[in-house]
Amino acid sequence: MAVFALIDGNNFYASCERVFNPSLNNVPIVVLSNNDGCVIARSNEAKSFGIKMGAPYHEMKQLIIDNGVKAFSSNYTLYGDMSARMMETLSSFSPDIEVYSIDECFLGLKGFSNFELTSYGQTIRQTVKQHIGIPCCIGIAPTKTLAKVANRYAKKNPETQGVMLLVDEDIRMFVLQRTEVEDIWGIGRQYREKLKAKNINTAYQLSKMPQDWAKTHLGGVVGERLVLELNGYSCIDLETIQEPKKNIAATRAFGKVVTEERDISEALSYHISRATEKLRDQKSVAKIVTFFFHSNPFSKVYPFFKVWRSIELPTASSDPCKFNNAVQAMLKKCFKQGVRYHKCGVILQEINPALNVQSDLFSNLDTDKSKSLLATVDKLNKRFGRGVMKFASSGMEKSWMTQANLISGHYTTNWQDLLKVKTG
DNA sequence: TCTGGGGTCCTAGGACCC
DNA sequence: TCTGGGGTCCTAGGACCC
Repeated sequence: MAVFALIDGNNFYASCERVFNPSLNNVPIVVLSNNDGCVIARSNEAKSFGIKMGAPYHEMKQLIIDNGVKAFSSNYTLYGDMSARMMETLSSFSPDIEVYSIDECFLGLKGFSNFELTSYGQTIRQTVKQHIGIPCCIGIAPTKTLAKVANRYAKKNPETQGVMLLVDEDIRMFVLQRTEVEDIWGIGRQYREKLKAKNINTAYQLSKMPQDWAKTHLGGVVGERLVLELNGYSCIDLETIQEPKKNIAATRAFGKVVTEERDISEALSYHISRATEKLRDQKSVAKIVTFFFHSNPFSKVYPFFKVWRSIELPTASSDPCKFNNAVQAMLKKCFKQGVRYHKCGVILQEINPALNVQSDLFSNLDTDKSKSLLATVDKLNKRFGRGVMKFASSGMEKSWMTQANLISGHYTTNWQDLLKVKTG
């Protein structure tokens, strides 16, 4: 029988902030999305004040002030680095690890007895807390979907001490009966409504539905697998190898309203260099670049306006200049004056390994010269920080740049931000 | 005034082929 | 009235995830 453990950092971003600022312990905190737009992480105290996940910051502001909640801009440099450290510690507990997201991973656990599994879970938890400083919860079960359920149960019920084992049949049924259908991995808003309408409210009720029914009502094979997994039949394997991305996007809302073509042009150039950097990191090339820019979709005063264009290069590339030349030429043709722009971005598609690029008649392949130039740029930016080397076309002033007014230090990646210990 | 960013997979339906 | 059968490929859109 397969055994999966799902390990998940509690309120991960909020916990990262606390690791380097202990005065935040027991203080309610929230972390905001890019541009300080929405609340995307909350400490338990903040949750208890009714601050909703994903809610606009400006709507929550009063609640935040009234309850003395500390708010932070998101600090992905810090969270990404803390995540890498956590995953490294976790990988010492099993050779089979799937990093599922910035704060979650699945471990394959074979060959332990049930009793050992629970205490092994406790060991994992304590080690992560000791090495990284992040509290986490662990769900252990014969399928990934059940491991998710178990993890959630552990988080909600302190008596579990953060570890829930969901192998025994009676325990499985007991927990499924106490799990709302919308809390299952794979059930989102649409399916929740559909299920509630049919009076299916708990995970247990869903697990009793016939496979065919799940197939017609919950997105085909996806729904079929979901029901099987709830019943303990493992259908979703551990993915221990990180596949290269098939799409790479770089998009951002502007820090303030933008009306000038020049600002859009700079921002697109900036996003192209970010996106192609990710592309080169995974040693890929892309053939298609899509770019867009649009006004504020939430505006009640102005109509929504959006431009969306795709361009296919003659040969796949990872050279930002090639993408940028194509995009800038097209931008000139489709920019519209008199619109209050809110956001823009680029998406790279038709991504393949850099090794098997087909040359064409006119040989538009990336030259060795441009490749070594870009390799040097990447190296410098990695060593000295993003933006040390950049393209002049992405601008110097960057009045359109995203806001991050409440950001904490880059404690683990910047010497200036290293914590100081006071002695004596 | 102020509402994120980055992904995946699956299906249905149309175009097209023999 | 009644208009084959079987296949592939592509795309748009829907659903989900963190």
